[in-house]
Amino acid sequence: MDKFYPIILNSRLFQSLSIQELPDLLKIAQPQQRTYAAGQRIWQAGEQVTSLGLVCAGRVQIIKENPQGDRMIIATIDPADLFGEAYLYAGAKTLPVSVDAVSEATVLFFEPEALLEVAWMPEGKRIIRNLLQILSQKSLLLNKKVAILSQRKTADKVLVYLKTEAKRQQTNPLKIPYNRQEMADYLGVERSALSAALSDMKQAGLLDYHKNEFTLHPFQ
Amino acid sequence: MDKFYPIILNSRLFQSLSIQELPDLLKIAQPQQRTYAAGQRIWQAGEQVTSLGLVCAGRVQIIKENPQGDRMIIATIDPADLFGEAYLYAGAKTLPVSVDAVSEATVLFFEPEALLEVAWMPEGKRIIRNLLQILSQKSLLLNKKVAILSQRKTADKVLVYLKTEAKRQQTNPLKIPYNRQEMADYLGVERSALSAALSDMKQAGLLDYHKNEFTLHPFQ
DNA sequence: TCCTTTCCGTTGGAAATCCAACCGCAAAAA
DNA sequence: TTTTTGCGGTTGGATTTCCAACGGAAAGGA
Repeated sequence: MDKFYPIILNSRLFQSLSIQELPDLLKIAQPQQRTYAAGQRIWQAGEQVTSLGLVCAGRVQIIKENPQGDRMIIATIDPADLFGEAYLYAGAKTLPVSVDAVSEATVLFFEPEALLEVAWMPEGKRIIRNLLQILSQKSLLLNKKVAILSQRKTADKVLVYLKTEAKRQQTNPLKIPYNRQEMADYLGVERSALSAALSDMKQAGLLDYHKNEFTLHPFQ
Repeated sequence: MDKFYPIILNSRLFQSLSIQELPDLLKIAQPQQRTYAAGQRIWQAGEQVTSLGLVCAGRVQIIKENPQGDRMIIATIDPADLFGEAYLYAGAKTLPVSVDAVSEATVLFFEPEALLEVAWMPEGKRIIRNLLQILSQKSLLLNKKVAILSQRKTADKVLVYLKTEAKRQQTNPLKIPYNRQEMADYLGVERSALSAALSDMKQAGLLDYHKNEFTLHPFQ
């Protein structure tokens, strides 16, 4: 497991810890290390899980499958990223999504009881705090998304999204991490409707944009 | 503060603790007790807060105000309920909503550093675990809401909502805690559109309902 | 260079929702 | 009892989005 120490320290769960503190903490937390072949299923939708996954090598994806068999990629998890964090302490809840290894992947699984034990160590506090921060920021992110999706009209979704992004990034003009299709997916609308709304708003002088760089104009 | 002990023990943060353990834990966590007059503002949208509120007496409301001055009630917080839990450990983030006391209200405010100190006590572990559970379940709840709001058509929103509710409640027929208007607000559609979709689906044999009691029919 | 691919804006008809209004029923109030 | 109020279903025109398709511009590959 030693060779993954740099990756582990890079994760949001272990950030701001030193490599000297890590072995003792891992001895307490006792994560299970598992390796999966490319394409292998890690978690199946419908299972009840209460563990947190830390990807040490390879790449895994969160997949939503509907009864018709369509596969939709919800998220891609790279080394040092986490998954399942909301299920660790929520009690046994059924997963609405599946998790697949897209390449050969090594994952560390943490269990709720053992992970809490690290709080007895002075440096363990840091881990608990990191975990609380991860969950809090996840809630705020989802809250933001709900605020966007609650808007009935495409133009309003765009404005709510760009305004919160501008506040978060503290820049104007601002760059967003999506192309048009991805932005439309995030806002929950068709790409054509998004493009149409954007050109209407540019016409109306509300904003300006080129590609993924947007400028919000003040006043209404 | 003693007279609020039963309320505090009833909160999700302190649940499954005994009244004997409480005084020592509160001495460490050092919450600030504040009392507000009816109508008084507790937090103003735009402020940066990093504390958790526990309502001990009275009632407070989460309010969303738009530039035009319309007030929208996001949530009503009764004694033993919490607010601000997602802001405690998220770093200083600006509030998108305001919090008002609707009646004379007494609130305990916990700060992030002091609250973490309770983890040194054996019973303090329970509090940390409760907090992790609160944040996790909040994320799952928001996830569910995003799944609903992401549906483009009213009928699909209804189906996603009822199916997850049926799974959660483990009952069919199931009762929901909303009337039509509240259900429409939750799903992000007009009440008329919801009523129309519901009667279409009843016509099609997908489900049955009277008032707020719904029966899902299997097969498609 | 040419060809292929990707991205983005546009368009038009079909479909769905919004919005305001009206109605009937049932529970609550007088 | 009668009256009032709240809730839920329905309706129709205006508005908006969806959906599929097309075309141009830019980037990448052969």
